[in-house]
Amino acid sequence: MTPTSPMDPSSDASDASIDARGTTSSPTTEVGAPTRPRPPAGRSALSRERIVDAAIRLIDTEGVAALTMRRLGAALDVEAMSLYRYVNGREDLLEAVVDALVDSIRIPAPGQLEPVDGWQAFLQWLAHDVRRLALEHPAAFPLIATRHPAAPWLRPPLRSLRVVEAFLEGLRARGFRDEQAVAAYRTFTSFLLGHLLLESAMQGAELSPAEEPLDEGDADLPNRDQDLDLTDFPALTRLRGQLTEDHTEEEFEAALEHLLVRLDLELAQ
Amino acid sequence: MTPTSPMDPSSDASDASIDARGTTSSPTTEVGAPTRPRPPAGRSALSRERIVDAAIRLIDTEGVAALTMRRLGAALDVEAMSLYRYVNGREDLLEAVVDALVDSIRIPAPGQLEPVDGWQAFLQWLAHDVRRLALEHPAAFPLIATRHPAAPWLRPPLRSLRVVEAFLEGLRARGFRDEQAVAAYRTFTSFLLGHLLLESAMQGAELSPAEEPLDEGDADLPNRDQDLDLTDFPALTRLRGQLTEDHTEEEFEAALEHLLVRLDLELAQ
DNA sequence: ACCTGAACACCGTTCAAGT
DNA sequence: ACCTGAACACCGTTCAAGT
Repeated sequence: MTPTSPMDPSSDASDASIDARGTTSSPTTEVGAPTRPRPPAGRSALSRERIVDAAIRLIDTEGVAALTMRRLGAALDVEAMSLYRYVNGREDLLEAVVDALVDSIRIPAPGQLEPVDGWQAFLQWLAHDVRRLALEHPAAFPLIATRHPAAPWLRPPLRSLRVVEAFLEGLRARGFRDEQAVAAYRTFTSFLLGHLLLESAMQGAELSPAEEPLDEGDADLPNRDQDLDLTDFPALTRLRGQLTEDHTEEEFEAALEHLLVRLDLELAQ
Repeated sequence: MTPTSPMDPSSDASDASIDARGTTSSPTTEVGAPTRPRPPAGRSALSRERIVDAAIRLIDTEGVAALTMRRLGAALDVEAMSLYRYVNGREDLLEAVVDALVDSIRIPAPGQLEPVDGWQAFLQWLAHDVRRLALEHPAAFPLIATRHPAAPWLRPPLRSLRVVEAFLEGLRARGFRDEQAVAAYRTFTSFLLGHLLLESAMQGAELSPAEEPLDEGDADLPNRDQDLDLTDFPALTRLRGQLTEDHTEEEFEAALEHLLVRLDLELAQ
């Protein structure tokens, strides 16, 4: 069971920008849009896609707290109020950011992956692609993880109709029955969520809070060096070195391997 | 391997209020505090503990977004600025909330649990107590899950020195070697995080966003009924019923059982 | 010692007005 | 059709001032 690397040989989109459209682009929209007036001056025209892209960039570089309508407008050389033409307020913008990120998950089409190893390779590929997403956007991943999805059965981090559909069909095409595919969806999402949220929390630690200059000895406020005072905690003092080591990647691989074994057992019965 | 129910027979604290002290109450603080002046009028005096309690209550009932310094002050019959005597700003308050909640996790002392079943019973007990915490405070659990901890090795949701120390010592007392206990800490936290975050996200779905009245047919904005338009998604349409069923509890039990089996295997080698 | 009024900078959002 | 100025309500936070 070799882990398949998530490298799409026929990837057409540029890797930096994100495939960001409206949440559900109904096919009836944009029926006849023949003459688009050109942007007037040097900078290009606004669009929902450009806004979402800039929002993702802002989150990646400065954290979710820095994503304010006014600062996002400034990043796009525009006043904040202009954004409301394309976005239904900040909540809707965050939703669009999550959708765009989740939509960047690529799922191997049937035939695109070597048929050897079957569903194991399929899940390995998908798991590593979601992990790539989490590590590329550690500051945004908590949004994917915690914003409540549109339907209760759209479980993070696989919270798009397209992805879940492809997941279920992918497993069916590789021998799962319907109920087995649904059960696998549940265990797979829980596994991804736990591991990737921990990993992205470790990665993007320095973003969320502003720098806090400590004031001089105000004694009735608790001191902030929680990670230093390990008296009364002998096990922690003894194991601090081991605990600090980063084994997230091996953890991920080992847990994924165990998940596949577990699914294999449940397939047989 | 029977799941032990987390019911502490000798629970002294009232179940509603939370054991909320400062982040790390250094023993040198509060050395001699002999004469505390009584609160002047009908309502009781402010304190960090009362503030944190009220904050948790506000989050539980109205969501994290509703926790503002001004509203919290109003809930305590006080102006917002008074809170800054006890709390180092909103970030510090949120940190205190997380600490108080995590500190409500009770860990069976050696001897308190029946020695039969050993470490499996210990982990079962602990897992169910953390699950209780997540289900009692679904709106606050994302904070526990995503706020980056004080030390990188304090992994959510077990992010307090006391809890991690007790975890490691509890396993050692039941036959784990140091490195095995550390490995178990890693897999156990990932497991808890994934399952409980999903479960609490399902539970507290209606809190985060304000009610959004939909405006009439503005055609160039995406429509919001994402959970309804399932054309082009045959698997989802077919399996929608199964997907909607809530099996979170069985999932949790099954995954926990598998985790114990997995740890058992790694113990032997 | 503890709380507050006033003030500041920043925020989301609306709407009439500009081009 | 698209962007903006002005305005409103709300926010976190500071600090001198009250009791």
